[in-house]
Amino acid sequence: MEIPKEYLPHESEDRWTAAWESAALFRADPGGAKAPFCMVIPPPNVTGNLHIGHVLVYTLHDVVARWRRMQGRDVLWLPGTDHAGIATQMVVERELAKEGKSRHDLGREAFVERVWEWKKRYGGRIVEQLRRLGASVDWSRERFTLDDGLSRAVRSVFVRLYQQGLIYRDRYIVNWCPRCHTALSDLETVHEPVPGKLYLVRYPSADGSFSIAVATTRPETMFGDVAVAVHPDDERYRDRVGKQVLLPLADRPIPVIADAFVEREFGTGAVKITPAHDPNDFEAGRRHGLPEVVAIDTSARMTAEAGDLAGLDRFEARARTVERLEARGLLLGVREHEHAVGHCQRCGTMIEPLVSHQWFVKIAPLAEPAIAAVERGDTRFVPETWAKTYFEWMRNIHDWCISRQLWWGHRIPAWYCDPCGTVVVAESDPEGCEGCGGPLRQDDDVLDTWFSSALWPFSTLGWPDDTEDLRRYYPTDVLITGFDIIFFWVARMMMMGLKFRDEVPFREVYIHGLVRDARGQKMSKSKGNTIDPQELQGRYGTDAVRLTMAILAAPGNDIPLAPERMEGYRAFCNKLWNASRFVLMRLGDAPPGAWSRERLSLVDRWILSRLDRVVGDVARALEEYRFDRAADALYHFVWGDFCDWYIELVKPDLAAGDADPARAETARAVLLDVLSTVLRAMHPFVPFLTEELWQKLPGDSRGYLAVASWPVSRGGDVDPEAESAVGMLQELVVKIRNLRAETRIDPARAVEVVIAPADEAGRRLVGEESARIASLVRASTVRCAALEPGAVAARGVARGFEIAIPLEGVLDIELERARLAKELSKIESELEARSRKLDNPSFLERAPREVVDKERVLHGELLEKRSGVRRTLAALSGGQAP
RNA sequence: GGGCGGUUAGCUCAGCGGUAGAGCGCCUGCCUUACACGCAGGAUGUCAUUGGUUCGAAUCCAGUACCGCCCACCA
Repeated sequence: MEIPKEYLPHESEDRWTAAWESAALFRADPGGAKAPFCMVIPPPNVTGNLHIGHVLVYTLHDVVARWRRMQGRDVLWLPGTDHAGIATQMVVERELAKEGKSRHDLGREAFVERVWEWKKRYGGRIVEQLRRLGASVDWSRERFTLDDGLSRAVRSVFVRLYQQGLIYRDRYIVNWCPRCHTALSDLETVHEPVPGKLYLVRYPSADGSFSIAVATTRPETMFGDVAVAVHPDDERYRDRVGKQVLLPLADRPIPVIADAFVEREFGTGAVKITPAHDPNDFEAGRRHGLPEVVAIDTSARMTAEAGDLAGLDRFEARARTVERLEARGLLLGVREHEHAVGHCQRCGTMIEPLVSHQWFVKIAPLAEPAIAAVERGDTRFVPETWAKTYFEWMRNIHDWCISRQLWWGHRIPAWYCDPCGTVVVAESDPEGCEGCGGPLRQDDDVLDTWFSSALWPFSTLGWPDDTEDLRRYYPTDVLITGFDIIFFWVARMMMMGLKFRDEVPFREVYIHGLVRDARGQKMSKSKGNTIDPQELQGRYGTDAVRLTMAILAAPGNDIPLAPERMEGYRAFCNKLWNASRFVLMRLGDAPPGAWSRERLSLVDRWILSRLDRVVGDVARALEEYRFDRAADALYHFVWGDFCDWYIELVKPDLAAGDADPARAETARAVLLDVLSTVLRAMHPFVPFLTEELWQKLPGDSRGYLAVASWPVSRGGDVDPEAESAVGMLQELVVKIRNLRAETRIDPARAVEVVIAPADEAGRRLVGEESARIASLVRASTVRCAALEPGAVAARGVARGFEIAIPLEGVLDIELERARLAKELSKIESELEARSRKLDNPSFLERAPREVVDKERVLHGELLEKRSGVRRTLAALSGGQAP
């Protein structure tokens, strides 16, 4: 079989993606006998491109999915996309803008039609990218949040919550984006510090007897002022309460009121009350029965209340207002003042708090059971610390504004009869008004995108119908997502799942970190440090990208993505490829049968033992979502144990095939066994590479690796004796190599190595493994013998062995002496620390037995090593002295 | 203002009660017929700081100093 020296990912990726799909390997099988395992994908935005964060989260999902599938579970990983209301509407509006049109030019119906067209054209892009990542999702169950089924779920939930009084419509102050022209939830507004100014403005009393200085950051809103508030206990203003002041510029009389929400220490201790443009003031206004005077409109322009400033943009109006106040001597001072201001999450425009009619979810009654479920452990956060974040938010939750003044989304199922005022909220479109029979008008608004996302774990499985999928796969097993959407999504799914299914939507929530750039900076388009996954996949191969993601995903930590790191994992993929190539070349056309235990050599027993442990470690790590540990364990097993040691150790066996065919045959069988186990264990991380190699293994009707069984620890393979013996052998080999390097022996020169073992076990080890040792250290012979004190030789001491490489005439004795003296002092300082410990009676008395024992063993070994080095030094001197 | 997290080798990070680790980088040698995306050898750390608990602390506790992040209606 001809196998290229390099792994070339691309062709193999396309081939296996297609093969797996056409074999329908990832289709869930609800009718089968296997235990179910279900995850729903965090649905990407249809308009989106797969970014590096997606690659991380979907890689982790796929590792879990492939691993569970290979473990014999009936895995459903359900894919789908989100209509992403504002984001998608914005994309299409931008496209329209290029044609010089707005959505209003098209009208609602035509616009929505246009978005659907857009979705048809580009919505597949992200799906294709997901496919290219190797995501083993069940495409037959793909969902979209605006599908008929999901829309039905949305309506059903809305109606039920409405009927229970948990959804209500109210006139309330909300976060308004003057650019998107829609209300936003609190979560969709991001607070950012803005350098601003604090203006002190004098409000004179109506009768001219006094005046009150008021502090404000937004003087332009004063046209909406309806009062000035002070703290009820504030001595300075006590006798002003109840009197009238004249609103400057407008010359409108407004009352001075007392309210405890005023902070006496801030500014002047007096606040202007603008209920229509400030959430605090809105509440205060309601408490005091004050009117709402609208000074700013939905486009953030001044209304007629602002007199001749009407029509001006709010910032322009601010400048003018300040000018005028100053001109009239009413501006008492201006101070620099940085404060946090809400911005639209989507477009970055400064939020304008406005009063309008909106729909809300009364959230506290839903939050309560969702808090309790996590407290009970029905849903577990991994890492656990994220539960705190969840609780913190859930316990301070505010009602959720769910209506959006957009066109793309689930239209609110509420109808109004204008003549008689009846409101109909229903799952199916009503014919006419039940009261007067008149025509009904449907609410213009659509629902917050996250409303439908909140239902995702059950709406995708068929709810509100009682489907087989729903019964079988809900609750899902695990949700994997980023901390940035714990509130947006995780918390809301918890609430809705419990409300409508009486059961948490997922048993575990694994929260991953944020992918950052090599220097730990957050990736953002504006910083220009984003990395395109497609490009990475092209450069390093999808498997290398996936492996990097998994191995860097240490829980609770962000992921700094350095390209050099990825180069390393690409190299690993190539390493595995070449190790396989080696094995396959040695196997030839006649594949070995199964090995038998009695024929195993020491090193065979060792590698099988190591493998068994690693397989167990990996499974345990995956159970705990320690993707980093799992991948790291495999990485080091493959590169270290298997490639650096085992393959090198059995080369003599394979080469001596004619002399000892049975030995060679066993070695081949073990090589194949280890390789096939490694391929199976690594498949969840590097699916393409391993499938490609799996298919090259000898033997017929092997089937797909993607559905092969994940290795289970055989237990019986663990062999402490072999591990300890090979451990010594490794130390011996490393010491000999080190001697060669330190004494500058020509690397090509085959030397003679003489070893004096400390005991019989060591003697046997060297005797039996001399051929292997020789091959690893480039020796012509390796033999056990007492070391002659006088001989000129490079000398060293390993645990349990003294070593000499005879070198007549080539060795620099002084250099050797210095080297050994240095080694001796190192040993002595270590010995000192260790002796101190063993001399300490409290340690002997209080430390656990096994710790003390271990300490004694190590101490003994050190003593032995020291005397070995001393002997060696003496021998060297003996050699020098004539 | 509240909450959460970080500070370990030049860089990015693991480790979280019993001899300081990885990858990359660095230094020395090697094209040893699986692999130069490689092989072998090597150097490198008062584990932020101060105190405490412990036979023993990078690891647990408390304080301090810097860095992040999230939430929040001091205008």
